[in-house]
Amino acid sequence: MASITEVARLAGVSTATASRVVSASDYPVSARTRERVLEAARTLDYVPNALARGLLKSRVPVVAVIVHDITDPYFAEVVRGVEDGAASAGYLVITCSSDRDAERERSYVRLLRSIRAAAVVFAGSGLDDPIVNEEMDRHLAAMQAGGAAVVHLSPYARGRPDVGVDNEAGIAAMVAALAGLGHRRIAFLAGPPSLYVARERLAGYRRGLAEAGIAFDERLVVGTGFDIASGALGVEALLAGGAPFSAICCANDVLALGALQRLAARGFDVPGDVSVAGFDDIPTAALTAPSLSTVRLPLREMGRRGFEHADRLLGGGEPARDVLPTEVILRNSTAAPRSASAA
Amino acid sequence: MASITEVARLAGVSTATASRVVSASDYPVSARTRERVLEAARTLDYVPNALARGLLKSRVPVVAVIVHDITDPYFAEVVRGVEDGAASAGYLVITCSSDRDAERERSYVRLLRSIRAAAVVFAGSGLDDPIVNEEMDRHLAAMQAGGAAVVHLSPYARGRPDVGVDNEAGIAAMVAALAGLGHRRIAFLAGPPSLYVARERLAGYRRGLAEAGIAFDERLVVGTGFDIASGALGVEALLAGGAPFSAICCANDVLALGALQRLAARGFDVPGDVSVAGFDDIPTAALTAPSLSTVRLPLREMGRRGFEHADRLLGGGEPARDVLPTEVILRNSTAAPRSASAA
DNA sequence: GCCTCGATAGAGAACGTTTGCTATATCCTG
DNA sequence: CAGGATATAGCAAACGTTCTCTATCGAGGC
Repeated sequence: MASITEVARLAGVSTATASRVVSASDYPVSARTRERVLEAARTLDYVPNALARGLLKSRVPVVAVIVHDITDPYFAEVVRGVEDGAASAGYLVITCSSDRDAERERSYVRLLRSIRAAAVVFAGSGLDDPIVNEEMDRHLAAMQAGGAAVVHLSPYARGRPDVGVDNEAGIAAMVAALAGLGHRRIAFLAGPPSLYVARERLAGYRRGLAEAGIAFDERLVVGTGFDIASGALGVEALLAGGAPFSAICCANDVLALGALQRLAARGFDVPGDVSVAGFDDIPTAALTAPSLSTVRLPLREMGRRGFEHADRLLGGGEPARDVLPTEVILRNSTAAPRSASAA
Repeated sequence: MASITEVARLAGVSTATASRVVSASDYPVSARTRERVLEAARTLDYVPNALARGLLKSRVPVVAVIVHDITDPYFAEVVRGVEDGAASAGYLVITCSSDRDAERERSYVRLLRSIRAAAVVFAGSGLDDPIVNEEMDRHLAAMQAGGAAVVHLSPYARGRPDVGVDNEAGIAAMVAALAGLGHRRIAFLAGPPSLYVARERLAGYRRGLAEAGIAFDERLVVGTGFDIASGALGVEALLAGGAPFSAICCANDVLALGALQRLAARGFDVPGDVSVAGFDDIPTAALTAPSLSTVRLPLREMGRRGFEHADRLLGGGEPARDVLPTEVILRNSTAAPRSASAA
């Protein structure tokens, strides 16, 4: 693997000059010399060593995205957005699936710190683990002190996201839409209470209810995970609870998918017997039968902006805050209630 | 950010000694000295600089996965598998979505070469672009010469995958299953002819037909993309073609999803009027209505093995070849044909 | 008590860049 | 044509490690 020293020797110039040519520095180099260096680089198939460069700048052109699980379409979209932004700026993207395990997240951040990643983007909601969070904070502070950028796309322990959506307003809008269809008994599959984002969405549910003049009934809220199985379990819990409902609003699409499945298995017609609504608008939402009504989040755009945000920070720019719009998408899993209640 | 020099100074030892302690070298260091160094490292919140280390070893603990699109569930699963393997070995994973663009793929590889990634895993099928491939080969050869590992999980221009599945046998098995249900007019949505993997699957279709004693009818094969829209378009093409068929076998699940959607929109009952089968068994396949019959590929396991393969190569091991098993999964999108033909 | 050996520690080079400083032509200005 | 400015080029240090030698120290064999 040819180094810049060899390029310089072949071109008959000093390494300093060769470096100035290949690194697109703005230091003046005569056209003739420049051409000789470029020619030598081509001949030797020279590829600059980003590690050596990074050692000097204590930063390597790599941005990391920390997600809960890359297999979850929500995160895949966000990562893709980051990647699109990163690619055009010459950055590489590292993906870290934490499985919502604070310890695993911490160990990733340590690794990222050791390779001097230029930026780390937290795509998933913050985790509620005080013990681990303390070490995380130390790592993050050290990274930032070293010039790295840290960006959040979701609410977390220390504050609001740099780029995000208004989860509360989004869910409230869906509840309003459901109420607009005539629903009064709207259940809510709330997701894991330990996730900040889930808490925001629960708050949105309460707000939506309040704005529609519907009383909050705690029997209609069930805390769950954020996966398919939890959606199915949530439906069972609701059914077992005995409180009547004509619609189920879910804190995310994956939950809604599970609910749809279980409802069908239990012989309920959606939306005839009960309406179901999701949140996020992952690609699969349009593909189910019935297709899922949901709230669209500009997932990919969030990722792209997340990178831009990091890039701006890296360039010495000001930290800003971006709140992206959400949109209620009514498909075929929601309709006016047949009667006042289902179960 | 504390360096090993500062750790050494605080501990009152040389950098050499400090290095030997923190890098878990097997060079003997007295227990007392070791403890002092560890203590100093803890105090200073020392995190080794992987760039400096990498500069010396000309390799950084990072493995890259090149996929067509991380948003495609197939690739998300594979990446997750690689990540699982990598995490336990202390490696970070870089994701590169090439969008099936050879030029983009090449530019990613160049970037990977510049950061001295330890390994690159090609998850997607090779691309058919002789001009770009030549530069790719040069990069890959240089990386391998520098000690990096290159692993393929899909067939490509230069040969068979290191870890993969028997695509041909898999599709043939599905065709056999369809034939077993009584289908004789089986159409095939073939995917992009420029993809090696699509060619293998087409070969599987022909083999399955032959083994079932069914004549090949070229009017029943339509070349497409590998996305949802292509599935819908494929159905239209089949319908327009006029040749009767009672089942559609698809070269992958995403195609089948598109087909399912379009068939429903056109008023066909699946599997009543026509059976549909996919390939890959992405998570969504179990969630559609009707749920999709498909051929299961051990996607995550392929990723994990891909990493293991790379790791073995990095450790000086022998290159091996792994062929993982596939399994026909019959769900609700397939049934015995009502009559001899649908369209 | 001297010599050798094993255990442990340190010095310093090397990895491939970038960059501040210095040096040398070249060119104007008067 | 002298003197200073300007445009280029080179030298060498520095980034944070690891690793090969070399050095030191104590112990044990004779």
